Amino acid sequence: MQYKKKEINEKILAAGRKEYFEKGYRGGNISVIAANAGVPVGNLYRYYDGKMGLLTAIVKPAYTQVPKIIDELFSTSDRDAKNSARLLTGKLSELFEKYGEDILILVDKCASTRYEDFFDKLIDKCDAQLLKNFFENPSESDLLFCHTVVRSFITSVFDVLRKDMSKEEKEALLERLLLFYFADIEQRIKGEPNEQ
Amino acid sequence: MQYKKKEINEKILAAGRKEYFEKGYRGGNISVIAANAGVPVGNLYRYYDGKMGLLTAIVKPAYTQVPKIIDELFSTSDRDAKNSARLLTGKLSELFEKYGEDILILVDKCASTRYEDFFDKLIDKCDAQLLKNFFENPSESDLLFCHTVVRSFITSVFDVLRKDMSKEEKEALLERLLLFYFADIEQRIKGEPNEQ
Amino acid sequence: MQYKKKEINEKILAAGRKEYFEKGYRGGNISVIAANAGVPVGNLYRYYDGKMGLLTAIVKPAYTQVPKIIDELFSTSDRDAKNSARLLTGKLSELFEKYGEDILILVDKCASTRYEDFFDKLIDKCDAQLLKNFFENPSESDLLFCHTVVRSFITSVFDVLRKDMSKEEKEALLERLLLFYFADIEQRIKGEPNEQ
Amino acid sequence: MQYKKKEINEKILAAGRKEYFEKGYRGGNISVIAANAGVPVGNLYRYYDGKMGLLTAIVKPAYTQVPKIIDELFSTSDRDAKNSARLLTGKLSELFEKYGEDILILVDKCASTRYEDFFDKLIDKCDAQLLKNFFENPSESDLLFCHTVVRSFITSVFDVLRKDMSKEEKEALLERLLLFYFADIEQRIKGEPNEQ
DNA sequence: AATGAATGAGCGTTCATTCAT
DNA sequence: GATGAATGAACGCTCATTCAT
Repeated sequence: MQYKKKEINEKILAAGRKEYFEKGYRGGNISVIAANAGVPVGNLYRYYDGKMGLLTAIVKPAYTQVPKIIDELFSTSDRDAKNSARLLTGKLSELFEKYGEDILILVDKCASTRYEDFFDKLIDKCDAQLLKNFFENPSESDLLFCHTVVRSFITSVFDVLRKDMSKEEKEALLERLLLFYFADIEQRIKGEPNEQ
Repeated sequence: MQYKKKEINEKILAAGRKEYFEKGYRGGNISVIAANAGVPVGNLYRYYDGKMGLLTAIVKPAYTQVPKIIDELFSTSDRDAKNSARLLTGKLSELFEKYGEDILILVDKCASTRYEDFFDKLIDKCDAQLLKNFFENPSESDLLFCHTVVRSFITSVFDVLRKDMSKEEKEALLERLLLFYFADIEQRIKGEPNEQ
Repeated sequence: MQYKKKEINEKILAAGRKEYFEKGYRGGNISVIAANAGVPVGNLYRYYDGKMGLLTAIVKPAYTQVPKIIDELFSTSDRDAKNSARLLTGKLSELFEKYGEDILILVDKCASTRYEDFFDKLIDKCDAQLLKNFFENPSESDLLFCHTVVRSFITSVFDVLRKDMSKEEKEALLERLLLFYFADIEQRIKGEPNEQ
Repeated sequence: MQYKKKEINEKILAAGRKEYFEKGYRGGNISVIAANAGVPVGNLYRYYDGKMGLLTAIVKPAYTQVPKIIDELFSTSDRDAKNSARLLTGKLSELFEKYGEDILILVDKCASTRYEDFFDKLIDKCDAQLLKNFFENPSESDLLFCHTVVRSFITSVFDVLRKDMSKEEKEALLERLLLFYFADIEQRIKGEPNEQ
C-alpha cells in the first residue's frame, strides 16, 4: 500500500518550513520539528532523509524552478515600461503564490548549505540581462553598478514577500517598484557621465 | 576593568570578528576564536562574557552608533541632489571605514540574536525620513512603497561594503547609486498615480 | 503454531540466516531480513519472537544437535587411524550438509549472545574424549595441551566449512586433516616428556 | 603545557580494551567506556578521536607490529625442530607479553572494522612460508591443506593467549604445540599421497 | 491474519562553559 | 591571573518493537 500519509507529510513540511524560517537551517532542531508536526522523530525519518533531506524537500522546488521562471520573464518582457511592468508583476505574483516562503528561506536561512548560492546565482542571471539590454560597452564600474542595482532590486522584490498583504496589494507594490526602478532607466543609467 | 591586556583584548576581538563573519554567530566556535587569538579558552572568558558577550563587544558599537550617524546624515543633507550625493557619499565612506565589517556581521550573521533587528530598525528610521521629505499625506500604499524602496537602497549601500574595492572606487559607486535612486525622486515617486 | 505458512517461515529463516551470517547478530537488521524474506516486519514478529527469537530458530537446532552428533562420532571411532579418518570424514560431511551455515553463525557471529558458548562447549566435549583415549594420568600441562590441540583441530574442521569447494573436495581435505592431526598421535603426544 | 594526563589516558585505554574485548567493537558503548574510565564523555573525545579512534589507539600497534615480528620469526628459525621450537617459543612469548589482549581483540572483536583482515593476512603470510619450506610443486589441494593447517596452528597459538596461566606455563605449552605441529612435519605432510 | 507506519530509547558526537591547578 | 582539561546537556540519527488499520 505504501502509505506515507499525506496529512503527516504536510504537517512535517509545515513544521520544517516554520522551524527553518524562524531559526535557519543550522539553528533549526529536528526534534522540535517532529514535535511540532506531532510525529515522533523516528517517523520523521521515514518521510524525509534527515535534517538536510527535509530542507531539500522544502526548498528544492523553488531552488530549481525560480531561476527558470525568471529566465522566461526576461524573454517575455516588453520594451514599453508600463506594459512590461504589468506583465512582470503578474508573473512575479504567481511566483510568490507558489514559492513565497521557500524563497525567503533560500535567501536568508540557508547559510552553509548547498543552497546558499541561490540568491547570488539569481542576481548574476538578472545582472547579465540588464547589461545586455542597456549597456553596449560596459566599463568596469558599469559592471559593478549594474550588479549592485540588480541585487538591490531583487532584494526589494523579495521584500514584498515579507509584507503581510493581500495578493492584490503585493501586485500594486511590485508594479510601482518596477516602474520606480526601470522607468526611463536608459537615461538614468547613462546620464551619469564621468565617473573616474 | 581589572587587569586585562589591551593587546590580548584586541586579538580576541579580531579573531571573533573573523569567525563570526565567516561562519555566523551560531556556526562560530569559541575554541577556534580563542585559538586564533592565541589565548586559552578560559582566559577568553575573563575578557568577555561567553559567546554572546563577545558578539556584543564586537557588534554593539556599530549597533548603537550606526543608527545615530544615519540620523545625522539626514539633517545635513542638501536639497540639491548632486551636492547631497557627494556629502552623503563622504559620510558613508567614513562609516564604512569604521564599522564596515561589523555592519556586515549585524546584517548577515546575527540571526536569532538580540541584534537581528539592526537592519529593520535602520530601515524604519530611513523610511521615516524619506516619508517626511517627499510625501505629504502618504497613503497606505505609499508607506509600503517607501519602505520597500528604502530597504532596497540600504541593501545596495551595504552591498558596496561587500565589494573588494578601494575606498575611492567604493565612493564612486556609492555616489552613482545615490543619484540613481534619488535623482528626480520627487517626480518618480509621485509620478505613479493610480495604483489600485 | 496457529496459522502460519510454512513457505513464509522458510523465507524468513533463509533471509535471517543470510543477514546474520553476513553481518553478525548485532550488525544484522530485522527490517532488512523482513524485506529480503518478502514479509512485512510486523508479520515476522508473528512468526518469531523478535531478533533474538529468530536467531534462536535459526541456530538452536545446530546448537543442540551438533554436540550430540559429535558425541556419537566418538563412540563409533575405530582405533585404526585410516579407517577412523574415513569414518569420521563421512559423518562430518553429513553434519556439514545439514548444519554448515548455522555452525559458522554459531562460531563467528553470536558474540554477546546466549549461544556464544557453543564453540567452547564443543571443545570441552572433544577435549574430554581425547584425554580419555590417550592420557592415563594427565598432568595439569597435559590438560592444557590437549585442550589447545583440540580447539585448534576443531577450528580447522570448521574452516573447511568456510571453503568454497564441492562436497568431495571438502571430504578429501577433512580426511587429510584428520590424518595430519591424529596419525601416530599417541607417540607424538606422549613423546614430549618433561617440559619445565 | 599540553597536558593530557597520562593517568586518564591509561584509564580510557584500559576501559576501552575491556569494553571492546567483552562486547566487540560494534557492541561496545562509548558512554560505558567513559564511565568506566571515570571520565565524562566529552573529555574522552579530547583524548581519542571517537569510537573508532579509540579502537585504533588500542589495536593499531599490534596490527602493524605483529606481522612484522612474525616475519622476523621465520627468518630466524632453525631447521632443527627442537631448537627452532625453543627459539620461536621465546619470541612468541615476548609478543604475547606486549600485545596479548590486543591480538585477541584484533582476532575476535573487529568485525566490520578496518582491522578485520588482521587474522587472514597473518595466515596468508605464514601459509606462504610453510609452502615455500615444505612443498615443491604444491597441488591445488596441497594449497588448501596447508592453508587450513596454518590457520589452525595460528589459532592454537593465539588460544594460548586466552589461557589464564603464568608466562612460563604459556611458554611450555607453546613449545609443546610447536613440536606437535611441526616435528617430522615433512613426512607427515608428504606422507599423504594424492587424494583425488 | 496481514501490513507497514508509528514509537521512542539509545547511540556517537559536539561544544559552550566551568574549574582545578 | 593564566591555562587548558573537565563537564554534561543537547543534537542528529537508527532501529527493534508495537500497534492501528
